[in-house]
Amino acid sequence: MTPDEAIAEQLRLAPSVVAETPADFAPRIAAGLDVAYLGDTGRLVAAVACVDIESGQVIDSALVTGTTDFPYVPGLFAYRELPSLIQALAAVTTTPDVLVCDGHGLAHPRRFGLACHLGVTTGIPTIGVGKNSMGDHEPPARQRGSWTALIDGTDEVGRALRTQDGVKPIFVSVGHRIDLDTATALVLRLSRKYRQPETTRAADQLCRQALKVAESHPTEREQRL
DNA sequence: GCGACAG
DNA sequence: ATCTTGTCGC
Repeated sequence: MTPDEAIAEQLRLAPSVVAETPADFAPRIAAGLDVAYLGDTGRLVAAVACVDIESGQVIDSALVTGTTDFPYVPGLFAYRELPSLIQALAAVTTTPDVLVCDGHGLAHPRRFGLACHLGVTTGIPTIGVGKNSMGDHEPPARQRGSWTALIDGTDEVGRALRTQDGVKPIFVSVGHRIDLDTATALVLRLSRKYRQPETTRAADQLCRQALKVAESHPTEREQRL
C-alpha cells in the first residue's frame, strides 16, 4: 500500500470510530502495546503487556518479531506497526478490557491515529497516549491530575494530562469505544509512579529486552554477508 | 513555497 | 524510534 492509499483508507475508516463508553464498561485488565525498531533494517519487535488495573501488576505479556516495508510517515503509523501489534495481541492468552496504545487516537490530522485503527480493527475499547502532541494546548497546572484541552483547529481532540507533579504532560485521546473523560481517568489511574502509564512502561521494557536478544540473533541473510 | 511533523 | 555518560535531585 502507498501512503496515498493509506490516507484514503483512513478517511474511509474514520467515521467508524465510536467516542462513547459502553454502558457495561468496568475494566479489570488494561493492555499496553509498543514497538521497537532495530535501526533502519525494517526489523521490529512488538509487545503487549496485560496489567491488572487494580494492582498495577503485569499479569500476562507477549512478544512478536516482524518486519515493515512501510516508511515512517507522521500520521501513518498504523501502516508500520498495526500488523505486528495485532499479532502480539493474538499471542497473549488474556483478553484485555481496554487497550492503551503508544500513539494518538482522534488527536490526528484525519482523526484516525494508530489508537483508532487498533480499536476499530479489534473492537476493543482503546485509548491513545502520546508523549508529544501536534495540536495546541495550554500547559496544565503543576499538580498530578490536572489537564487542558488539546486543540486541533476548532476540535477538542484530546487532553494534555499531567500524570505526576511538575512532570511534562502526556497526551490522551480517544481511540475507540471510550469517551475522553473515561480515558483520561483511566490513564491517570494507570500512571501510578511515573510519567507514563504502567501499561506503556511494561510494553516498552519488553520491547527493549527483546531488542537485545534480536541483536545477538542475526538473520540468516545477515550471517552470509 | 517552506517548515514542522505521533513512533 | 535510535544514537548515548554522566549527572543533578528527591
